[in-house]
Amino acid sequence: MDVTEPVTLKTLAGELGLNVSTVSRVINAEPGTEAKWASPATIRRIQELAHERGYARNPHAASLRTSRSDLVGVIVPRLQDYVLATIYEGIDAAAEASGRVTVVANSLDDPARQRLRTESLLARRVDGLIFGDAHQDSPYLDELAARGVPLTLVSRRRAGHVSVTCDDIAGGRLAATHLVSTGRRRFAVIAGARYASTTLDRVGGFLAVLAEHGIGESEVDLHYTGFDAPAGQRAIADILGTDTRPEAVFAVNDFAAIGAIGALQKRGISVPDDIAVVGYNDTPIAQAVNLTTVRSPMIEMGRLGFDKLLALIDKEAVDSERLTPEFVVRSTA
Amino acid sequence: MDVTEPVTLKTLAGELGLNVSTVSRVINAEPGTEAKWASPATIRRIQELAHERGYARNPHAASLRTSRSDLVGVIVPRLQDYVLATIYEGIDAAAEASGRVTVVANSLDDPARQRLRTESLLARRVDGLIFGDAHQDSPYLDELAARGVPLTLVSRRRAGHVSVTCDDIAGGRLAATHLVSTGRRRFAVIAGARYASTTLDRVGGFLAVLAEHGIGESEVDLHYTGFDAPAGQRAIADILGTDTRPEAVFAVNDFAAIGAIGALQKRGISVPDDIAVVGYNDTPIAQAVNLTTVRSPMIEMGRLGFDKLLALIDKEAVDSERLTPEFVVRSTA
DNA sequence: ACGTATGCCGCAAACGTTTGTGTGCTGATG
DNA sequence: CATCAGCACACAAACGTTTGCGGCATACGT
Repeated sequence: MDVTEPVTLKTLAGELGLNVSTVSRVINAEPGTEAKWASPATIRRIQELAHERGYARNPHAASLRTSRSDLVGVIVPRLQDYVLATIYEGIDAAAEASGRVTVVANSLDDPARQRLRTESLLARRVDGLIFGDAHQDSPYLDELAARGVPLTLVSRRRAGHVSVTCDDIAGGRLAATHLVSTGRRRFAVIAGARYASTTLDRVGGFLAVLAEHGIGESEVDLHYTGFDAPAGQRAIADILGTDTRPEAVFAVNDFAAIGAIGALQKRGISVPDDIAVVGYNDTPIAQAVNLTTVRSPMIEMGRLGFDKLLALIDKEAVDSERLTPEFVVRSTA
Repeated sequence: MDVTEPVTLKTLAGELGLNVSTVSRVINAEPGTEAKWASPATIRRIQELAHERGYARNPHAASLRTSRSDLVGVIVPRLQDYVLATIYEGIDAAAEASGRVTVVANSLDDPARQRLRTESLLARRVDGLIFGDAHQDSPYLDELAARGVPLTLVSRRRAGHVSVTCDDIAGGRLAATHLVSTGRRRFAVIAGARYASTTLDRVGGFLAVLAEHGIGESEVDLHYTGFDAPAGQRAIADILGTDTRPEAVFAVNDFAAIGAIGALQKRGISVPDDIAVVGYNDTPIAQAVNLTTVRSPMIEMGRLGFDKLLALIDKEAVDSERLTPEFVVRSTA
């Protein structure tokens, strides 16, 4: 089975008594402009035969000729992370809409792996790259930009690059404002990794509001761990190990928050009566477990990140963007 | 910037005074067999210059010539689903190890979208496909196989196709055996979609054990919903709407289980004292919230699914495989 | 009637590989 | 000494597109 010869432009042209160039032009013309290339009758014949034979352009041949692949690479820390998976979904939706295809790879937030997978994608001749794993302390992105590789950042930002992020400073402020206004004065923060702008900005915004209420950074119990549930559990173990117990915990990630809640409940500590917990991102799990959290527009970040990359590839001028977060009060704070 | 001419075989050959064919053969020879193609001195010269100039094969040109892309397509219901994201991670790891690249797309379990995205990947000339979203009632996969497209299934199985799954019947049995042995007699099941073999097998195994203990299917409160947390919440609303309250709930998915637990707790029902809950897959969240669950080897499923696809592409004979699940007792049952 | 514009289409080169076939050479063999 | 078997490489075609450059009609303007 499947002995059918692949149908190429030559097949169609031969069958129609035309030259491949004519067929190519008609098929590739943007809708409405076919008339520039052939007579109405010919156009119909070409389109009908192409459809009947199920012609599909060979993208490798086209890419070879044009040196554009219509492929964009996406590097994320990890697709297992719901947040990044969702952002990727936004990217992919935008890509699909523009007729392009995305290729995604996990960097595990490891600079060596980030470099490895990126180079592998570049070897595949992607037209541009979207990074969801930008580190504050890594020069690799700068190096890429200097090489002339079009790239944008999502989720995390970094000076000197086009990025689409949540306004995480504002998000951190929302969390702090709520907790302060409900009377808490002693705080712990479950922060992610220091190399992520999300961590820095969310914590920064949070602390700024506390400072405005006379609570200094030294009074706040800061724990830099990770972005997943186990990290939240570990952080709680640490936090409860100190002598002063906080009245509220701000986790910069819903999963860490849920891990924290699990750890608190296991110890018989009531949420929010004993300790309030606020998460970040508003994932479905947050909704399911009634977690108070900060909603970030993940899909939108992906979409915009892709659109801006396209603009960059087309040599247009592009600015970064910070999307507005929203506070959603549920029952944990 | 980036005005550097791309370095091709011709560049290298010209610089070395050789023919492109020689350079190509040496560079593409599997390690150790270069000696077949050139003198030791020439081999060294080629390899050194290639490395120095940073030569990278143009995959489009190569694919055009060989009509193999070294690309494999992956179709999943949704990458946002941790389970599928993890399986994909296994696939991608295996692909990376074999020097291939994966392209993934979400079908949202919608047959029309599955078809659409698959055809789009085929148009990109993938060498084969891995499906994580096989439906029991859709003939599309059969049609593809008949067209001669190499494909394997992961997570879900379907008669007539090579698949790598968890032994879900055994998994369902594990859950039931535990619940029965701890004295429960009245059950509800939060099942996923009927078109998924995972649902069918897990529920089937569960019910089989109950039957062996004299509990008929008609006595069990079965709810076919979805695989996520909101589905678990909805199911609980339904389940508690009936007059007899179950002593245990088996959810065929951890996220549904967590949604269920959230819904139960909101109603002041204690888990596991009033109602026990068992999930499926053993995701990190399950561990974080102390959910009793059935562990399924997700990464391994992905790896094997890819390896088997490779074998299929190479026209080797391949058999399906069912991986053994493991019961992990925590504090919800 | 003559030049010019326009509509419709063909020619051919090029993109960078891979790979079947060929060729001159060296050294060993009968 | 003629032959022959490698060895180390070169030649050239082909994969399927895209695209600059024409060419030949027919229609149009003056």
